[in-house]
Amino acid sequence: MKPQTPELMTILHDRLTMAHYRLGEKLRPALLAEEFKVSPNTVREIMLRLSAVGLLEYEDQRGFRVAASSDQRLHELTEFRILLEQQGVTRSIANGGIEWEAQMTAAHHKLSHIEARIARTDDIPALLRPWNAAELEYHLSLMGAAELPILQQTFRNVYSMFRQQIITPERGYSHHGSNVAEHQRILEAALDRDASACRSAIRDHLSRNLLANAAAA
Amino acid sequence: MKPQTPELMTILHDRLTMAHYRLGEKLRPALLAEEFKVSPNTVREIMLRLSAVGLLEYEDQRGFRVAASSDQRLHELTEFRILLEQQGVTRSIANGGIEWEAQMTAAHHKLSHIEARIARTDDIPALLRPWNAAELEYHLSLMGAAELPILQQTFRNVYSMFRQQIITPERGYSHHGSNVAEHQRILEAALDRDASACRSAIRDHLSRNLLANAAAA
DNA sequence: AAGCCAAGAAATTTCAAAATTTTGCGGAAT
DNA sequence: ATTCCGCAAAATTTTGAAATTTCTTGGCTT
Repeated sequence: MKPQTPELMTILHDRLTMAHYRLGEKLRPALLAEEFKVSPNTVREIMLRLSAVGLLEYEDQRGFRVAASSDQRLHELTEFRILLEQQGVTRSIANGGIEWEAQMTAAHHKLSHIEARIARTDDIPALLRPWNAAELEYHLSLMGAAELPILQQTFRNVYSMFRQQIITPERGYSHHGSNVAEHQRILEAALDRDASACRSAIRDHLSRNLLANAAAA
Repeated sequence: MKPQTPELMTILHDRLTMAHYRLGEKLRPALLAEEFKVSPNTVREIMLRLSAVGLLEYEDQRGFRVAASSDQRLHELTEFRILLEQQGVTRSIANGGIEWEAQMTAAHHKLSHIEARIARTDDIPALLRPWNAAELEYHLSLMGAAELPILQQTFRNVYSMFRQQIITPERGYSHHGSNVAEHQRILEAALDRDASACRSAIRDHLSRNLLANAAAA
């Protein structure tokens, strides 16, 4: 029997960020253990790790719960995303070379492709996984030349929590036709090495998730 | 028998951030389990959580290791600390009121007290715990009015990793006489609501840990 | 009827051992 | 002398159940 934890970790992470469970729902290790034919402790171990990165809430002696839904939490996650992405792209513009531009362009190309497919389908959930991967890769590529791995790692975590909040049936899976144009605008500003324009484009892209649509930063 | 995990978690967290183990040292759950009279699994559970926040390195099927020491890692952690603190204090200056100023002043007062004691003693390790707590509280108070809890939580993690790198006998526990004046300068700039001066003071305070003492940001 | 307590049920935490994998070492072959 | 193989020892992962705590329910008191 091979180590099944990494695999199960991925499955749970995907479920938590792709609308498999309702926000605030209680999750019992014993039930998942039965579903996956492993011991409850193996699941518990994974869930403790997922709670350490913010996808699950954990309270001593009373188990696990999917992070609750609230406009306030989404607002905070969005603000922090904006902060990290703006700083990341600003540093990339300062440090990045041709290699950075190439990776960014490639990631944008892939993202455009999957976004076009999503616009044409009725079954968004089926495309959630590749979409999620492509958008994360694109946003990571923006800060790919910042030479600050810990910034990227932090962004991964924040991005996961953000997606968990916004990828829900109620919010229409956060699909907006304007996404394509906004991603395009961010890319162009980055390639132009216009840090200021890039920061504005990033804020505009995410601002629809803010509570009171605030001004620039 | 009462839940001993939270307590043990604190002990290990303290050890990892206060020079109890050498950086890069291998840690075996079974040994710690014997030391604390608990089961190996209980320790393993805790260590997996600590590795999720960056204090331990974990590799599948080959156990745990204290994060390795390197000037490069310290550089990155410092850069990220500067980024987070500058953004946090800038937002606090914009949002903060009298309550923020009071908390900041109180935290600085406590920090000054403990730093004065440290300057007088030969046995720095004995004061590590209160010093650690006071400095963390002070730096957190700077971003206390940013209204972005996730920024503070992220800072806690980064601060822990930073301390883990720098609080070592080899580095003299990072005790510098100039710390007092630097903390003072940051506080005054914050109270003056001078965001630009505050950002400079923060960078100057931390810049000795950067690889090539870079310019302002 | 509302509140409180106790007893049973359910869920969580801890444990110790079994199963698996990695590591270390000695001997054979090149 | 060096490399490669395989066996033994050590370490890690998984398990399933025992111990503990929290939650629920029914009955009793006010």
